[in-house]
Amino acid sequence: MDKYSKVSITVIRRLPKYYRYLGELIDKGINRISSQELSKMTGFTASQIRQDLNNFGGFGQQGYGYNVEELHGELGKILGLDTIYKAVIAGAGNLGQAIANYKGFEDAGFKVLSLFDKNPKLIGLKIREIEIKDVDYMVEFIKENNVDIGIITTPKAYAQDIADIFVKAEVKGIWNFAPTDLNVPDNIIVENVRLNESLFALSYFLKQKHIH
Amino acid sequence: MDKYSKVSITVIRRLPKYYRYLGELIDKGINRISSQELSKMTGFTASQIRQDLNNFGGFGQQGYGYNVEELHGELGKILGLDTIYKAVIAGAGNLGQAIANYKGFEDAGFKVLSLFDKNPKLIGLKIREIEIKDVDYMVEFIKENNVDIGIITTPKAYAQDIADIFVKAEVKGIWNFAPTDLNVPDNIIVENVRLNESLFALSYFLKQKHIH
DNA sequence: TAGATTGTTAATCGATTAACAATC
DNA sequence: TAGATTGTTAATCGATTAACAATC
Repeated sequence: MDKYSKVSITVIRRLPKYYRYLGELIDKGINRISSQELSKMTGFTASQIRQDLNNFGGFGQQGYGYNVEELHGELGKILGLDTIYKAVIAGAGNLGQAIANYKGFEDAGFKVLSLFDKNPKLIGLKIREIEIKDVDYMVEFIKENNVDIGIITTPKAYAQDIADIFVKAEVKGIWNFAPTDLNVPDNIIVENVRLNESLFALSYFLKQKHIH
Repeated sequence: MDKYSKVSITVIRRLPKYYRYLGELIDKGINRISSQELSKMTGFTASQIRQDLNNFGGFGQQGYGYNVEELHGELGKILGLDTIYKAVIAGAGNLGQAIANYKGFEDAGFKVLSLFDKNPKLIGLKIREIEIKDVDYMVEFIKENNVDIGIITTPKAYAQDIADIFVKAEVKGIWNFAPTDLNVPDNIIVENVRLNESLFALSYFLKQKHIH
């Protein structure tokens, strides 16, 4: 049974921000925080913060606030950061390599086992101990190693083909950097990173500023 | 006067998706589309699509629908894709290089003039004709070349320092890949790309699926 | 003209904010 | 105990959907 199935996606997407600020508070040695103080830090209203957190349980205490370390830990569990997921990256170009090197990745409990590409010049190279392999062996590798996540950093034109391979190999989720909508069965979770949409939004606001 | 100041940000963030699908329709040689057909493609309701587009003008025609090419062009103008913005990248590591190489960048009207880093091993190297320069010369370069956008692909620890330099050099906007909130004056537009938040969301949904 | 589909208003739904009793 | 702050309900606000007259 999915415990939090009624919690809206907009709430979920705010949790990482709480988590991040709580981590910073821990680093500063602060062990108590009120919704009002969190409001000042995050820019969300205190009321919204209390509403958000109460979706998952009463972590606070009247008259006191929240225990920083405890709340940080609880949010980590809710976000699944205590679980280790195995990942492979399809597309060993600049972006794929950047992600393989990305430190925040491990903090989220993800472990990149391998990169795959079809370019013979890349196959065999190592990125931070991780070997780039021929994409022809990807299904086999995923099945043998029980890989949970497939990451797509190929050009747009190959993204759906790669997704099909991931589906065949039975990954649980896909992290997609290609600017296209993937067709996959409902039971596979797809999280898209839309760099172009972010860029277009920036472009829009710049233009508005200019007109202004 | 900013023409569309009342248009909500949620609407703006849907425009790139319309734009993308319209581009694909052009490639297929289709020159007419109804809100209902766009609904099937994008997953937004036909009603919402009509509402969204009508924020910017009556681009459609009763009984006919929308002219694909015209609508694509109008959205491009609204998104500012007809304007060329000059950009520099601070942080010439994997991610910075990936972005310098990123094709979709030019499609959005952005032109990367230079990468900057403080690592002597990187300074002087060329990424696709673009030279990596010493970050000490960044302010000067930005002012001399009227750079519009600063892109931050440094580690988190340096992000605010870089942002301060960008502010000093008077860029109009910042595209920030570092997982931190930047402090900049209100008149500077900041667009954040939150890779870790996207990853945390994926982690959350995977965990939900597992419990389920 | 008849059919199709927009533009736009009204109804619904969901998310945010305000308020306050409960309680530490 | 008095003060502070949560958890939670109610009120408000905004966004989405439904409906339909206008019109191509």
